[in-house]
Amino acid sequence: MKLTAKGQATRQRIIEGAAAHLRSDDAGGVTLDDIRAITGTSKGQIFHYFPDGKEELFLAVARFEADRVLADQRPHLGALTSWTAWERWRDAVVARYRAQGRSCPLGVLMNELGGTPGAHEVISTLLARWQAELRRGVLDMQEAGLVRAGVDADRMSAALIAGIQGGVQVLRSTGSAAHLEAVLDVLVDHLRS
Amino acid sequence: MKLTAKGQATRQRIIEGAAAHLRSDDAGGVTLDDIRAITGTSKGQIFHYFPDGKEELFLAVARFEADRVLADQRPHLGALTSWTAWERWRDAVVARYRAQGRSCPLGVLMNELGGTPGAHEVISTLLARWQAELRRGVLDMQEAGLVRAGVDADRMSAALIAGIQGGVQVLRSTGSAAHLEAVLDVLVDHLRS
DNA sequence: GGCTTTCTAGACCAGCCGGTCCACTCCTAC
DNA sequence: GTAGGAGTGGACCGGCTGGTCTAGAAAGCC
Repeated sequence: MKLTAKGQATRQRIIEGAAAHLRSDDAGGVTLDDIRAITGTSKGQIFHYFPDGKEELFLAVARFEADRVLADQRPHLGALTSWTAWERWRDAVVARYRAQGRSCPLGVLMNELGGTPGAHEVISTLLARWQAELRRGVLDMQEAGLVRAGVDADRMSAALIAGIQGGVQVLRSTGSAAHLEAVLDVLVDHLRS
Repeated sequence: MKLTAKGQATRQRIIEGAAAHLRSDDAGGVTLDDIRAITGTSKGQIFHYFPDGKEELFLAVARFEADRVLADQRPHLGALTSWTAWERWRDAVVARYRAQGRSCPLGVLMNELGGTPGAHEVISTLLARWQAELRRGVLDMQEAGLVRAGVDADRMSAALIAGIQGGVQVLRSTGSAAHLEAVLDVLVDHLRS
């Protein structure tokens, strides 16, 4: 399929409009017609730009949102080379998800996409990239002598990923970021000890 | 509504049948008709025992499943008074969720129930009870002098809850229990240090 | 300027699914 | 045994939703 500049713009508008809607509170059970209305497009356009329909569109939105997750942690995530950097990063993560509140675009997308392989792939890729950056951070701290060498960077970064995911999930259920803060604090403390 | 013994049995059969189906692999997008077929009942019965329909039924199933979550951690969860008890508990949690694999009954139910207040309440209650038992365990260890007094039992138990939730979520996405094991190991290590 | 391709629009369709309704059976109390 | 309520069965309905199709407007290309 060839896309003119105009076409590109429309396609992008659909993705970003859908993403924006998912970030709103009442995102449960999004329908193609919702997206159509929000983005000011027509059924024809949606299927023109996403021939495989819902799944293809939602997958595109998921990728878009996944990129945002990491982008929102910049620049801290990329340079975890001091304790202040770690603190800043921790605060950025907490702030991001606190702002997001109970809504969770990627969560909704995963529901909607069910267990399609593509969906798992998007999440897996995101988690892998995220963890790799955290791992790099742990290693950097070790090389700088700020973290004792006995710490297993792989295990530590995996624990951080799990902790964040769980903290966010609890935040979605209870509306409180206490768990997210607790797990990050404990894990960073552990790193520090 | 009056329920005879037979009625009770049928109602329970519906709940347990639905729960069993949710524990299977292809549980995404469960429909009342699925449950009707699996439990060998009729539309009439479902609405007879759950007048509010889907939401009421799924909420009942969610409560049933939530109880199972804690039950599956017995007896360890109730007596975390030694390091071996903690290890056993950790192993029980990992084993339970590893066996559960990618499917997650409560997760599916939460999807289906959307953000209804009842759904959040079930999850919140489960997490609160779970965390209270872990907190008790930490305190017991401190009273026995096995954990240093400086550890904040509230924060530690919150971190464990978040870690488990996240580990399970990653397990659902990637199929690997590595993150769950990592976060539990790191957190228990931290407790031990 | 005319031909082709892309872009936009919205009517329309078919299947699914939660929920209603009524008819029938079975149990129990008196 | 009979009346009334509980239990059971399944036809039926209405709305929603993903997806199709046709057809016209706009834009690129020579």
